[in-house]
Amino acid sequence: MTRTSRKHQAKTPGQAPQKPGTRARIIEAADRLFYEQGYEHTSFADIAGAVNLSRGNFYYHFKTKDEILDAVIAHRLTEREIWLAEWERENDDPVARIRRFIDILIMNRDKILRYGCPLGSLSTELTKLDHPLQGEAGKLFTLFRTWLARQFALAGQKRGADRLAMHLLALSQGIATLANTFHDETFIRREVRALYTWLDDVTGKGNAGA
Amino acid sequence: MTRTSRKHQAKTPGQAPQKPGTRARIIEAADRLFYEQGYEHTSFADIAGAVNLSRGNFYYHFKTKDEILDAVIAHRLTEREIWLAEWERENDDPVARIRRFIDILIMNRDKILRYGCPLGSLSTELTKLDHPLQGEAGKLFTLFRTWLARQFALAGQKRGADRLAMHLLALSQGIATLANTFHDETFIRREVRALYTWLDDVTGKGNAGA
DNA sequence: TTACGTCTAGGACAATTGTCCGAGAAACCG
DNA sequence: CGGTTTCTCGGACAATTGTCCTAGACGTAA
Repeated sequence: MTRTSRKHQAKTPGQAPQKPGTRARIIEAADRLFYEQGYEHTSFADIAGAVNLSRGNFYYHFKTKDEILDAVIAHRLTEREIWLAEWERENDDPVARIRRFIDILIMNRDKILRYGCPLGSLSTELTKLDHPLQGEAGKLFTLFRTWLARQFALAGQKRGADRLAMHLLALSQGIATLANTFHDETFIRREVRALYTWLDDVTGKGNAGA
Repeated sequence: MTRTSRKHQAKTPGQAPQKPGTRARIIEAADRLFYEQGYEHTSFADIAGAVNLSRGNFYYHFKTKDEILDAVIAHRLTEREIWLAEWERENDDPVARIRRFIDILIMNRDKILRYGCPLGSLSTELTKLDHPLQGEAGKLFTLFRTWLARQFALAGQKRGADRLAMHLLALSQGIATLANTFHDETFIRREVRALYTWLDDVTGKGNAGA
């Protein structure tokens, strides 16, 4: 992950980040706007307006737009890592953990209906822009991929763990995209139910599949 | 579908479209560029350059960028309608027809790896732009949705025809997105094989499921 | 107070955007 | 041939873009 270094960082090292609020507020606003409007379609002025800053001041915190994107991706990564850690702490059963992943579709259904999947839409956009941070955005998927594969392995599916993880990722991704296109919440709920049964099937609930 | 009217159309009605080549070439170039680079990221200058026209001349054929997009979507629609008609003509078996749909993932794998799904990425982008032609782009999905549902119904799955169609659409969509993100052709082939067996299962090959 | 590092505002800058015009070439028809 | 429509060119236009600079406000420490 490329580090988004603060501009005038560490003149006096070991010191707490000065004015810690502003930078975080910028990243959060950019995160939301990139999701809702897309990366390219979101301008410096949009973000500056969202946090009530002048465009000029903006440059003090981030020199380029790519730098903001990099920070946003890093922010999303740590956020998701926290989710995964929580799910592991809350549940010992790997199947229950995977169910928590599936539940994202339900919990975020309103935003999904309006803006689609935050990971997929960003990755797709960066691909089309041929943007150098494509790989960074891909790490968001890799994070879930390896975590899901680990859970599948714990559930006894050592052999096809990564295969199952990718399948689940793909289907979730497609569900979000189609739900967004058709603005159909019922579709999400139906597919989530189907995913639950699929999960029980492949993890061998009742017929010991390892 | 909103009609993309030619500018100086039908001064003398019933006459063949003047200079039929240019307009079609513009639409084809825009179609390709919108797929490869995205709609917003493709400029008038890009399209004009691709067909060796001056930007000024461009305005003669299309007054706004949205007009081009509308024409491109209409073009994609008729193109896909032709596909579907061909698949129906080539095969009497609805299951074999559905397999032809799945085969798109294989036949277009190179472009999918590089640019993702043309339908999904466009629909997602227009959503984020809050573009008035979102609905038009959605018709591309609707076209496949109703056609697939009809084939599933013909295959004996009257009850869950639309459900199966949507599921297949979603999975195809997700496969394209993830294959694009990870640039993984093996993943496409593996998921297509899985789709083949799924198709046989749900259409009751060997165990009469109606 | 003075001095300094941190933060901010406002605007300049070149480049690109979508849009639009007017002059003229090319093609067709009488 | 002349006349009219169809098409093309080059450039103008205002607006917006990402980027960057400078002057100054704010706070803290000596």
